[in-house]
Amino acid sequence: MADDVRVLDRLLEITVLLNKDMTHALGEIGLTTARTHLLWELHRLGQSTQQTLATALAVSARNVTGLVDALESTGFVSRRPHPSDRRATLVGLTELGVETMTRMRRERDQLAQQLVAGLGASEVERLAKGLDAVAARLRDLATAERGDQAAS
Amino acid sequence: MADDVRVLDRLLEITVLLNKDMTHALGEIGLTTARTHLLWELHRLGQSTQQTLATALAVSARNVTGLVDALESTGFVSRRPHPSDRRATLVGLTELGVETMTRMRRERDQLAQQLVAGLGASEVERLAKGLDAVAARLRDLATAERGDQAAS
DNA sequence: TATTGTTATACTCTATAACTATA
DNA sequence: TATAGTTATAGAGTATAACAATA
Repeated sequence: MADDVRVLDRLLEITVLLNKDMTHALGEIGLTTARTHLLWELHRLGQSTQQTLATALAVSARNVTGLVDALESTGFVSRRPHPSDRRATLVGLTELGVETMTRMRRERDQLAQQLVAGLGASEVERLAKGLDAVAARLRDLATAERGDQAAS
Repeated sequence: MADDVRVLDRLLEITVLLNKDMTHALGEIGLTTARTHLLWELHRLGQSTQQTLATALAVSARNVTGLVDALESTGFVSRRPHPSDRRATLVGLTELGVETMTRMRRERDQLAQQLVAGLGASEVERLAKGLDAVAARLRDLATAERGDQAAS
């Protein structure tokens, strides 16, 4: 098999395996990937309106309502009225939410180490650079597609 | 950022971008990732029972019924009775199904080339090897998890 | 008039359980 | 008794459209 196809094949395999690993781990603490994605953004952005979250997640406002409903009822986030805009709602991490994010960051670092266990430091660096290049190409392709769409 | 975390971060980003790219492309020909996954397996295995497909996709029998229903009504696969086991159904690619798979294989090869455009041949080879190692580690982790489960 | 979030509705993927027809 | 596939039911993620409250 040609090396370029091998790269894509491995990436697709890793996609599936990573997804399974994470879904499994999250299931044990009552989270799903979509909800966790929202938690990460909230952790990154700090307290935010649902609109902001919808934009950050590139997802519909309705979708955010559902995710926040679920996360609120399981105690990871809380809603409070926006102080100056009475249309808006501010969503923030609860204590449980913050703890969970802290633990997940640690687990992410652990997984990151495990993934490259057995590779030397210089190999890891090369791998990171290779993946940077691939990610950049993919971003370009996405941009080009959006351009096509706009033109049509 | 440490290189190991950089590797994981890039992999996660690539996962998302690849998924978007493929979902978008598939949407234009009336397919979804789940249905396409089934088509790939069918292409690989040849005509198969739904049981076989359920096992190959690691998914419930009910799920396969739904996917085959959808693919049949859109003309990508057809069902016919199993010649010797009257309980079973054989699913096969239609002409459209075969054409689609042929085209998709070509597009996959094209995408594979684009992803590593700008990298030299030896870099691509190194990248492939690095990803081989990462995929192997992930497979190990999945196996270890299954072992834990069995033990608990 | 535009924006925020919700209700209403719908589609896809997924699962388990019960059931039918066959082995 | 076990297996292949279906019907029934349910939950999660996603989308669009209509609507109420507010800007």
